[in-house]
Amino acid sequence: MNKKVIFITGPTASGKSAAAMILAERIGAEIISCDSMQVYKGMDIVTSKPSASDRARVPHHLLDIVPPTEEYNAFRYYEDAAGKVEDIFMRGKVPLFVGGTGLYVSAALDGLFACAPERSSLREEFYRQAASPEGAAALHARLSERDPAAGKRIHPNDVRRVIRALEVLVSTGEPISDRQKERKGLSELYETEIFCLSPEREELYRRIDERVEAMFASGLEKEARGLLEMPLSRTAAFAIGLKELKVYFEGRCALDEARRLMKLNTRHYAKRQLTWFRKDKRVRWLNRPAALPEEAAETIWKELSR
RNA sequence: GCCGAGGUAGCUCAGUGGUAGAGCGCGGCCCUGAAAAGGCCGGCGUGGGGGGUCCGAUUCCCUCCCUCGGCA
Repeated sequence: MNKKVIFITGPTASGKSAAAMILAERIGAEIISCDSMQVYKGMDIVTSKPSASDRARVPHHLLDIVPPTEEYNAFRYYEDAAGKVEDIFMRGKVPLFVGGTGLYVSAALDGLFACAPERSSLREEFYRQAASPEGAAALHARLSERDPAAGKRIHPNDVRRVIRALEVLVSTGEPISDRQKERKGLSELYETEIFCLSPEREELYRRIDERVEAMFASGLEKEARGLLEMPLSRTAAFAIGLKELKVYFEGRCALDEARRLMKLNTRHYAKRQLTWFRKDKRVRWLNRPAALPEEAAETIWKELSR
């Protein structure tokens, strides 16, 4: 049989992990997390990281690989993930990617262009310019002039992307639009199967609310206090749950307000995840209730053995 | 029961004699080294019910219902 790499993705709280556990045990897979926040050590409750017992039953990779004081990003993920796949095949197991970070899924699947690492000095300079509306507009104009394709594609208000494109342009001398064509990911090396869990919207939102409540019940505040005492990296500090509780800890909002915002921000996030996966025509949709992971695992199993 | 304030979008509320907006929510979309981030687009409405004035009423008048506050 051809070497197959399997992906189980979907919005947060859609039941990915539970379905993945069942499938992994059934087919002898090892799980590679595809989550931009679960890479951080100590961020366990906020990220709903797989439990110790799940991790004892099935090997999990790319969890707890950096301290939350360190920056992690899509390119690091791309490199880390590729290595894991090799190892797992070497052991005669099946690599099973599980997670909902869209960019990381696509980085693993289709790759990212190399050779244009982030240049912080350049970036800072651009951000300084972008601080004023005229400055931001000027940056976009500058991009459009030298890389019309990128200028057209990237909205002037999307400062972050305007700057990344300029950074690539200035540091490599080539437009990001050209560079972006050079991608090489797992889909070119192996057969890949992508499944996306998608419960009814109403159920999903209800589960998100429940998940937030469950986090508080299992000690979220304590974990968050501990984490926020550290000099968190920019990336880790953006975790939903940390940013809202930080405001509460600083006395700038009530606990209920923080809790409400966590639920709201998570819903928005889930919605964006769905949009991301919808545009990938390779994904196979599983519109199953999240509460029935066995059913989802069963369906995936059947699809795989066809 | 009387007096006062008010009933407009899912919520909070603007506004106008020419069939209505804002914020939030909600929905859709974009995304290539911050991605749980960042950005774009969309009003989704029997204007509490009924009647009247008017060419025309959400707006003015009458009446009823409901909510809130005060007095009994």
